[in-house]
Amino acid sequence: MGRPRGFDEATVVRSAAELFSTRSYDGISMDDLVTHLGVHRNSLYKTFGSKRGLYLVALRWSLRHHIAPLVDRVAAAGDLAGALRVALGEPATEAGLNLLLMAAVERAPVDPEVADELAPVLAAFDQAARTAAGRHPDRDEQDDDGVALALTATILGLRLRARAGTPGTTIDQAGAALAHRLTRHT
Amino acid sequence: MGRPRGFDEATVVRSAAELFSTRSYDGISMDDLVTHLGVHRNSLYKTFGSKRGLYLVALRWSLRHHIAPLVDRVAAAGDLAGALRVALGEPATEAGLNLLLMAAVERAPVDPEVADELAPVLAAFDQAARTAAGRHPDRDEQDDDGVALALTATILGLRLRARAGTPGTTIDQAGAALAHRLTRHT
DNA sequence: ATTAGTCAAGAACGTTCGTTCCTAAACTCC
DNA sequence: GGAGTTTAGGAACGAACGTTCTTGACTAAT
Repeated sequence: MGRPRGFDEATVVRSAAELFSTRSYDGISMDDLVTHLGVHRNSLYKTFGSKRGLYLVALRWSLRHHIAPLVDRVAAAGDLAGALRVALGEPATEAGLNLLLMAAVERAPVDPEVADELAPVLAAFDQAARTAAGRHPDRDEQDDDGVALALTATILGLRLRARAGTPGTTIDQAGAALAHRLTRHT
Repeated sequence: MGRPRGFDEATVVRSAAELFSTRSYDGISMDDLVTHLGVHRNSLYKTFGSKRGLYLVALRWSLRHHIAPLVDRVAAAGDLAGALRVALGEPATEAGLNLLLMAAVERAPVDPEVADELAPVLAAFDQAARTAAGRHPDRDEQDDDGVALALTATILGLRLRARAGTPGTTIDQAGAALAHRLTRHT
């Protein structure tokens, strides 16, 4: 009963995640959200409670629909070089990684709930990289774990470089070279 | 002539850089700066023009006094493993790297002047990593450049992980393992 | 001693922020 | 076809933002 809502909640969440991936949390106003999402203020507050509530929902959506599949593809990559190619190759995941980047840098330190959302995702990232790396009996196990952690860091770092303005060709070069090197020595 | 100023400009800039390294640009208000720096509003505006002006001066100060020396130590490290240890080992540079991190992620995309400040610094970082890696005649030159780029990305990525809440021991493990691996294959 | 110039202190400015209130419209159920 | 309920729309709220203005304190040169 009651008037039916004139918007699709899933669509709104997806659009919000996209918007939050372009600028910082504080850099996006409620007016921006209202304008960009085409949904009125009142509806947003009714549905998500607050700006932070909408942000958290959008973040969780992005982690689930963008990052989680990426993690799966990394795990299935076979080797570290493939994992790197998978993580950096797909432009569709750029928005998800950007949102993850900003959540980690500027939100997690001041919002414990954001930190709690990120921790398992980053751990899963590490685990996936670990899986992609495979076991090598002649190598120290801790060593492999550490390299997997470093791979996650490298993916995020390269994405950060791209966001900071480093040309895409340079990023691609770094990714390709690292993949090449990792492959040769694995 | 005139009343002498009751604060040291260099000290203020250093304190501002430290404060800006803890939270996002928008997350720090002018009141926060006035309180933390112990300098009055009017003096800050007289000296730096605006909040953004103070931020830019603080950013440049940090790049020059924290990042530039770090880049030099990376270049002098001798090999990639040493470069990684140098970059992650010193807690004194954490503030500088955090500020660099947030500047790259959230300011550079919306403030061209910040992007212009960061670009040469990141390029210098790459160059230093390139120097630390050294030349290996049996290896492709582009390959070495790419690995140097990746090292910069890894340093930033690991620093990001630390900021997002990943335990320090985990970060250290990743750094040590990567250093170990790089050393063995270099 | 007076004057001119700079700085400190704090009130106050107009805007913008996130949020809430109020009313009209649109639907289901009885 | 009212009654009841939920949404849409827009105005309006207090608070906080970056910035400016006004006043009084202080110092150096005249």
